Formats: sequence, structure tokens, C-alpha cells
Amino acid sequence: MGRAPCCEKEGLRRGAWSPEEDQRLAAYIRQHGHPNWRALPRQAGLLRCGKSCRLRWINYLRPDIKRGNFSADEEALIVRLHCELGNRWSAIAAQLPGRTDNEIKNVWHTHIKKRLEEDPEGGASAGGRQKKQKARKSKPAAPKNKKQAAAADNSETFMTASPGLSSSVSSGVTTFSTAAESTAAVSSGDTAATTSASPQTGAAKADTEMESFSSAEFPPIDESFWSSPDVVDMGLGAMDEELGLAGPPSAATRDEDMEFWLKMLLESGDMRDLSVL
DNA sequence: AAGCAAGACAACCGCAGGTGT
DNA sequence: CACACCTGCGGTTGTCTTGCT
Repeated sequence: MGRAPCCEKEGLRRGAWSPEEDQRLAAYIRQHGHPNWRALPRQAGLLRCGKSCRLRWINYLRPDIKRGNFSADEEALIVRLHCELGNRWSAIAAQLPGRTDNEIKNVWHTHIKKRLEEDPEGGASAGGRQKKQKARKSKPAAPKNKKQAAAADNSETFMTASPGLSSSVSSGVTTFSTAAESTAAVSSGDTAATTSASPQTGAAKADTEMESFSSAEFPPIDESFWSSPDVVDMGLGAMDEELGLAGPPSAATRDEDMEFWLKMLLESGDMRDLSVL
């Protein structure tokens, strides 16, 4: 038999996600985890294919996603890792806490690659940004379209409707070096709305908006979340029983991996070399 | 003010590898 | 061992925003 289609095309929504869909997906995963992407949309009542749901969650809704501009260090690390790993974006992303492969891929193609082509020797320097890009980044964000504006409006509702989402659903990737970064990650439960509202300048905007989120609104991520009995109680247990599957894996290993590699790079002096870029 | 070109990023598509039966 | 299914990955596209003319 041939490969099964990724999804039943008929009747499934495509394109941009609505705030309602985001909310539904996030709420479902918060409650049940994602033991089966293929079955998830049906169980969550979403007219999307599992692939789409997975992508949305991983690249957008996951609470540990770090939004905002890539720092010079991050860009340098990307350059370095790209030299070593090539276009293995997922592997590169694994070394960058809170960054997704898709995001890194986009950044590579839109920023870094061009910069390296223009200035191979000093490509990764933060000061090497193109004029136009710099100007754009400084510009206040505006919703891309009505839907995204709605997403922004809905963001509050979203978070209210999903209390504890940002603090509860965490893969545990919390290797943040600063409180601001941590806050960014914690508040990224609102990422969907924030970036939907201003995906292009979400970086700059996020920096400022993140600060406006109080820790009371978005309590810090508890890395022990996934292993806590509460998680099982809130649905994973039932799901496990039903499907015979384990809950979301702990990210501790991934976290340790990242720290390990970052440490290795730093100790090997690679990062020093990169600082020149 | 309008049109155009380029930038930016979310999302889709198809393939490959892994896993269960 | 073969098959079927699922997940993850990388490439690519679509569309909106922004800056320039």
C-alpha cells in the first residue's frame, strides 16, 4: 500500500491559524499532551491535519519559545553550527534554547546568509545589519492583517481562557541566561497573539512587551511540570490509559545537551572566534 | 498619495527514518 | 521480514508589511 496521505484534504482548514484554533490546540495539548499528532486534531475538534497542528505547536505555541531578535551570540552560534552541521536546522535549533528550526532557517535565509555573502569576513556582526532591515526593526509593529489584529486582541482572552498554560506546559528548556529571556519564554504562551499581530517586528516589539508582562500574570516555568503528578491528573494519565502512551518527554536531556554543547563551544574557544564575526 | 520592490515570516509540501504489527 | 503508519525535517511558497521612488 502506498504512503498514507498526511491528512484528509477535504474539509480541513489551511492557512493562518485563528486565535480560536490556537487556543483550542494549546488547551488540548495542555490537558492531554500530544501522544498522537494524527489523531490530535480530531480529538481536539480542530479542522486541521496533524502535521499542521504539530508545526503550529512547535513553531508558535510552545511555551518555551523565545521570541525577539537573535542576539549577536545566537547568530554567531548559528553561523558556527551551520559550518559544522550544514542545513541541519533541527540540530542547530537544539543548541539554541527557545529557538525553532523554522525560525533559525528563516533567519539564516533572510539575514545571516545575505550578510555573509556581502561581508564574508564580518558577516555575523550585529552591526552588519542592512540599513533597510535595521530601519524596519525599529519601526513599531502593526498587525499584518485583520486576522492577526484579531489575534492580538484575542491574546488576553487566550491566556485567560488557558490559565496556567505558559507556566504549565513547558518542555523545560529553560537555559536562559537572563531574567528577561526567562520572562520572554514564560510569556511566550502569548506568543501566538503577539507574533500573529506583528510577526515581522515581533522581535522588537516582543522585547518591550515582554517587560510589560508581570510575573504574576505569567508565573515562572516550573521545569518539574511534566513530571508532576498534576500533569498526569489533568489528563495525561487518562490519555495514557486510553492510548497506552507515555506523556510528554522531559526536556531535561535536551536541556543538558544544549548546555553541554554551549559549554563545549565556549571552552573550545569557538565562541571567542565567533565574537569577531 | 500611489505603486513597486524587497524583506520577513508563517505555513505547506514531500520525503526519509523510525516504530509497531 | 515486510508492510503500514507516524513523526520530524528541510525546502519552498504565499502573503503581508515596510521603505523607497
